[in-house]
Amino acid sequence: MPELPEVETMKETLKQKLVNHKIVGISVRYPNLIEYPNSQDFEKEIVGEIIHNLSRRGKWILFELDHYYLLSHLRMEGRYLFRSSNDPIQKHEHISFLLDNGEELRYKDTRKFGRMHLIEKEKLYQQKPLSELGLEPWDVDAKYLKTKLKAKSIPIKTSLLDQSIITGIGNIYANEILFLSKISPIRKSNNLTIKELNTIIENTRKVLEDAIAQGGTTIRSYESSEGVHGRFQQNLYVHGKQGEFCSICGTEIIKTTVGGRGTYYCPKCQK
DNA sequence: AGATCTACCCGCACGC
DNA sequence: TGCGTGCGGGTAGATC
Repeated sequence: MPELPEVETMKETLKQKLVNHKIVGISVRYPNLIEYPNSQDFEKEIVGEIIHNLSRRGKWILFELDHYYLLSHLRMEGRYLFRSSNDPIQKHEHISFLLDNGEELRYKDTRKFGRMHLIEKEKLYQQKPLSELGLEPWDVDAKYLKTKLKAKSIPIKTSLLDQSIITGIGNIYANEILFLSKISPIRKSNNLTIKELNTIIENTRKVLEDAIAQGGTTIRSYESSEGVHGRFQQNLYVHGKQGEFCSICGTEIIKTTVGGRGTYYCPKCQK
C-alpha cells in the first residue's frame, strides 16, 4: 500500500535505471489504467520519448519525457518491475514499457486501482491531476493550514487526507500523525488552534521522514522495483491495532470509521 | 454556490 | 468449499 514514503523510494530506485533511456514500444493490456488521454493516443504519443528525469508530487511519480510528463499513481497495490522482454507476461502485469536497452519496465497492479496520465509539458500544473494538489508536507505552515481549514467543519482526519490541502498523507499515516499529536481524529478541522496545527505539521514531517529513511513502511506487499522489501509496519502506534493497548497510557485502542475510512486512536491520549 | 457525502472502480483476505 | 463483506485513493456526481 504505497504512501508518500514508498512512492519516494520507488521513484529513486526507478530513476537509477531509467534516466536517458528511450521508450521504444509499449503494450497496454488493461486500458482503464490510462486515465488521460485515451489509451490509443497514450500509446501513440509515448513511443519514441526519452526519459530525462523522475520526480514526485504527492503520491504521483512524474516521468519527465521529451514532450510530456507521464504521471503514475500506484494507488493501493501498483508497483514497477524490470523484466527481460522475452519473459512471459505474468498475472497482474498490465502495462509494458519496452526500453532501448532491451529491458522491459512492467507496471503490475493486482487490483487495477492505479492510474496514469500523459500530460503535455507546458500544461503540467494547469491540468488535472496536479492542478488539484495542495502543498507538499514540507511546504506547509500553520497559517496556511488555518486558512484552508477555517470554513471546514469536517473531522481533522478527513482534512489530512484531502490532497488539495496537503498532498501525500494516506490513511495509515493520518492515524499515526494524530496519535503522535495527541489530537482526536474526530475534532472539527476549524476548531484546532495554531499550536495544535503546528504540532500536526511537525509530526507529519517526522512520520514521513522516518518512513522514507526506512525505505517505506507499509501494511502489506510493498517491494521496490528491484524486489527489495520495505520494513514492515514496525513503527506503527495505532493503525491496525484495535484491541491492543496504547503504548503511552495502556488504554485500549479504538477502531471506528471517519469519512468512510478505518480510523484507529487512543480515546484517552487523543483529545 | 459551496461544502459534504456517496458510489464507484477492483481483487483479495477474512470470517462464518 | 463457498459466499458475503470490508478495505481503500481519488474523483464524479448527488445531495445537503
